[in-house]
Amino acid sequence: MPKSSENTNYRILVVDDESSISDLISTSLRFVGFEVRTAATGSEALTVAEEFKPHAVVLDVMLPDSDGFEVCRQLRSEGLNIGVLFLTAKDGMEDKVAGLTIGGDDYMTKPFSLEELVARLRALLRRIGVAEINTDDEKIRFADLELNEATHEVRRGGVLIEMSPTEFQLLRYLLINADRVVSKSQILDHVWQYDFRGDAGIVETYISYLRKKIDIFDPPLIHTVRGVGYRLRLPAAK
Amino acid sequence: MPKSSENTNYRILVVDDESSISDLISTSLRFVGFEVRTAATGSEALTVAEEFKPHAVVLDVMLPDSDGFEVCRQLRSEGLNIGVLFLTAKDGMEDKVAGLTIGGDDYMTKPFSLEELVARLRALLRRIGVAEINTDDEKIRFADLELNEATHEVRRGGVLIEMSPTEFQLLRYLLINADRVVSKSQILDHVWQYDFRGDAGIVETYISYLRKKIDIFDPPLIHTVRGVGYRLRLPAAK
DNA sequence: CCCTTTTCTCAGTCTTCTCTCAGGCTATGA
DNA sequence: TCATAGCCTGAGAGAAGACTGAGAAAAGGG
Repeated sequence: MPKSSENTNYRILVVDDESSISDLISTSLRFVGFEVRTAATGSEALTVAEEFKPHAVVLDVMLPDSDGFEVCRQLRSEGLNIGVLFLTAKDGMEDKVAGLTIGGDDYMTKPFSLEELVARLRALLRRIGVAEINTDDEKIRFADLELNEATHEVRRGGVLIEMSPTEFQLLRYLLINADRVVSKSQILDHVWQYDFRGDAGIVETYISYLRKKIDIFDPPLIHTVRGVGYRLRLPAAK
Repeated sequence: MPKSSENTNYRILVVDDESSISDLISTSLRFVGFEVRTAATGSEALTVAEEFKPHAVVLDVMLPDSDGFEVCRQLRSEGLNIGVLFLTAKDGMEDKVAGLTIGGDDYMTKPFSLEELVARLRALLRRIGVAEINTDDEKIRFADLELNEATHEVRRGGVLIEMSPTEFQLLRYLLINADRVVSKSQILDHVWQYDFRGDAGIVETYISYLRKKIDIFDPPLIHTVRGVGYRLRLPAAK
């Protein structure tokens, strides 16, 4: 089920001292096909990195022994072409991070959605030129539906469709899993922030929003699989 | 996003004893496609240069073992046609530097914005005739908007528009990334000085300034992508 | 040193988005 | 055919994000 072929052979190092977070992330990354190692401290990160030679690092800014920037600098000083995705709590710190993430790097504030983490990581790998992931100019297509990551545009049959941020992410998740059934809880886990504690009913609401935007055209692409979840598919594939 | 093809094959030597700075610069330069080496001292710089044969050097004026001018003189005495971009702290020194930069050389005071560093380096390479970068006469165009790097002029539909330095850089960054969404933090990283610790809200303010200057004309070109960032685009692309 | 320009912060206002809830609808299996 | 669980969708409150004007602080130029 994971689209392993795409990301296989890309090694990601996840550095976070909260095991709940690093477990969450590494499970998610493995699921989409990355090879993952974890580290809980800065020094451990450096040790692991030396041997593991990751293509990218997901790095918490706050570590017990040193801060993420120091770790980042040391990783870079080894001359490795490593991309870094910083994680930071939502406090004043984010500004500092913003100033320090340059080049192909990126950062996200906790809590984040796993879907976005993966999307950003892919974008990062693409940027630093390590990966030829998605050589097709950052567009995801299904039938006459097209989602462009770079411009954030969604079109159906060439017609531009406006989307809110959550709608966009939900649609991207459906597109990535085109033709496969995804459950509401899967969607919730991937599209919503990981600390979302609300009802899964919100997924229904957003599916409804999406349908009103992209399935007013024929044929409808979003199909309900009762008792299981949703599936993007062409009527022909019935 | 990296416009790598443009700068590939140009070798840049970065000389600074603060590793945080040289990391910042080298990451940034690699990102836009230069080949980069670093050195922390004057003597190391000479050693590396001999073997690396850089087209240009980014050179801190204050080095632990000697000053930048001395290094510069020795580099030149090798008979190499090397461009030098001096870096200097913001003190009285800048006047001295100004007097000593001759020929195609240039200088910048710390802290600077990475966007400007890259722009100046490109201009320098162009001047010393090493590079045929941007053969297109140093103008960036989008729709009826035109930004001239050489003269620092901006025109929309032929009408000259006055810009403050920050406005100019912001517009250039948007133009370079025309049609793609750039986030506020990306903008902050590239357009503002690397030690800026303020709020990302300043980007909104400057976007507002820009709109009042260039988007009073029709059609508006600067578009907000809520929750993500900004994007330069034509309504035709709708 | 003064005056002008530019940069940056802040707060008020507005817009859009998120999320909850409740009532109605539909498929399914007894 | 009916009961029921699952799903759909409209309405609305509140939150979040974005825009802009005003003004303080800093930088630059004469």
